[in-house]
Parts: sequence; C-alpha cells; structure tokens
Amino acid sequence: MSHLESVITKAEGRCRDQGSRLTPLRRQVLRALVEVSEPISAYGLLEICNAEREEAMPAMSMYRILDFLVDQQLAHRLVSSKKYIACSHIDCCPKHFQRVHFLICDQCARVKEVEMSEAMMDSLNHVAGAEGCKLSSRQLEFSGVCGECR
Amino acid sequence: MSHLESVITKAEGRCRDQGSRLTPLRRQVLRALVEVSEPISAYGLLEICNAEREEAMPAMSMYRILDFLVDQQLAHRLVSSKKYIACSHIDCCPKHFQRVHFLICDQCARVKEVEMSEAMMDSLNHVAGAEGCKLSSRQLEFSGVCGECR
DNA sequence: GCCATTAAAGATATAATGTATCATTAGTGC
DNA sequence: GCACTAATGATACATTATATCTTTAATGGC
Repeated sequence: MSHLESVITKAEGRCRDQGSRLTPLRRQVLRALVEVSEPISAYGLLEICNAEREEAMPAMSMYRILDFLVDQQLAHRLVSSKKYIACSHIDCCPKHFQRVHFLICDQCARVKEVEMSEAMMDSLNHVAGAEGCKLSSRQLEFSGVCGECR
Repeated sequence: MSHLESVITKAEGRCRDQGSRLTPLRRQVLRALVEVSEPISAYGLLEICNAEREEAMPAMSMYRILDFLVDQQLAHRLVSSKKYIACSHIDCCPKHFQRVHFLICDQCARVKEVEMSEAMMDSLNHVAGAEGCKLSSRQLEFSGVCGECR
C-alpha cells in the first residue's frame, strides 16, 4: 500500500471516528495536498484540483474544504505564508497533534513539523503567565534555514 | 513632554542614526499608529491618516511607509492578524529589539510585547538545530487570553 | 546657488487572498 | 419515500498586497 493510499485510508477512518465524512471532493483536495507535499496556497491547490475535474469548483469550496481539513487535523494552515500543508502525521499515532510547531525554511520554503518538549511549553507558559496571559497557541511558526539549504 | 512627543523625537533620532529620514508623511503615519495603540490594518490606518489630510495618499504609500517603519523597528507587523502596531520600546533603550515576541489576546486583540530569556531562545535553537535548522525568526506570535479578559 | 544623483511619494492598475450569502444537491435516519 | 441536515455550487464582493511608471523632494559635489 502506497504512502498516499495509506494516508487517505487513515484520514477516512479518522473522520468517521469524529462523526464527519471525507467526501469525494474533500478526498480529492487532501490527496492533492499530500501529493504536492510542500506548502501551497488555496488558489494554487484549487488550480491543481480543477485541472483534474470536469466542472471547476469555486474558490469558496476550496476554502471550506481546507477549513475542514485543518479542523480534522489532516492539514495545517501556515499563517506566515498563507499556505496550506498536509499534516505529516496523518498515518501515524494521533498523539502528535498536541504540540506541533513548524520550522519553515526561508530559502526553499519547505516545512518540518517539530514537537516541542513539555519543558519548553512549560517555560513559554511561564513567560506568558508572568504577563497574566493564558496561552492558547497550538501552533508556532519558526523561520530559519534548513539543513539542506545550508 | 508627552509620551507621543517623546516617541516621535526618539524615532527621529533613531532614523537619523541609521542614515534614513522620518519625513513628514512617515511621521504622520507613525504618530497615528502610536495614537491608535492597538493593532490596525494598513487600510485602517490609511483611512485615519487620510481623514487628516487634504490630499489622500494611496494605499501603496501606506504599505511603503509601514515597511519602512518595520525596517527601522519603530513598528511591528503582526502576521497572524495582518495588522500593524507601534513598537512599545521606541522611547527606551534599543536593546529590547532583539528578542521581542508578542502575546496577542484572542478576545480583545490587544498585544503585549515580551522578551524571551536567553535560556529560552537557546532551547528553541536547540530544538531547531536537532532538525538541522538554523533559526532566524526574530518575532514569534503567541495567542492566548490576556489578564484583563480573564 | 546649481546641477546631478538618489530617495520618497503619487498615480494607477491589478493580483492574491478570503468571506458573505443564498440556492441547490446529496446523504441520513426515520 | 420523506423530512432534516450537511455539503457543495454560484455569485458577488471585501480585504490585503504588489508592480510599475511618473513626479517631486532632498542631498552632496562643485
């Protein structure tokens, strides 16, 4: 079973478990997103998907579907670049989804998901707490230069 | 000397030191940004500034000026909300500009600038380093709920 | 002061991203 | 099959941002 197949199957199961459905349209978008494998804009993905379709779907649908995928933790939205990327942990255990953060390469734009240690999150919470703030950020984006680009 | 006056004067000096100029237009924008004191969009600020002017300036100019102010570290661009805010350290020592991060309230949208400890930055660098990545992020945005909103 | 050079601002057009709203279609449970 | 809800289609538009070319203003050398 190819990686792609396995991801889609897992995603399907995960949706079912959450009482939602991975419809054909959503499946197409997720599949395309996984295949692209690098961050892509909503309109970029729309173009790819529409090239495969007889009837073009409107941008609105793409945004709705991306929202859905992000909700289901099948995809991430990178706020710094306004792009989307498939979650790299779809086909493994779901424990990863709690403290996922991103290293985004300034040069090649590729993204690596990293997990923050409990200790690190504690100290971030401490810094915020000192200002009276209760953190809710689930996702931080760090920019830098990746190993390959150096 | 009011806070506003003092900020503008300091900003003027800082620009001169860097070999750039705080022109009347730039000064107007900075002044408005400081007065607003909460995050505001480029177009929002444009509206405020244009209300004070005889000749409206185009959006392009606003974006150029905001870029300039961010460059000079007189303002910050909040990427998560696509808004701009005056730097809260314009009129104090410039050492603050290195490790400034933001706590953004989910509810009232107000922003607090916080400094990350050396130790914290070290461990962030360590996490990134383990992935081969050399961090360059100067600015992280954390969301949460601020003290007043709780 | 005058001129050449560079920096800033104006003007205009348009690209890219994202949302509101209402109509239609497809699935689900009874 | 029917009523109800979820998903999608269609359309319009709002918001954010940039490209490009022109004009104006400041600065330094003489």
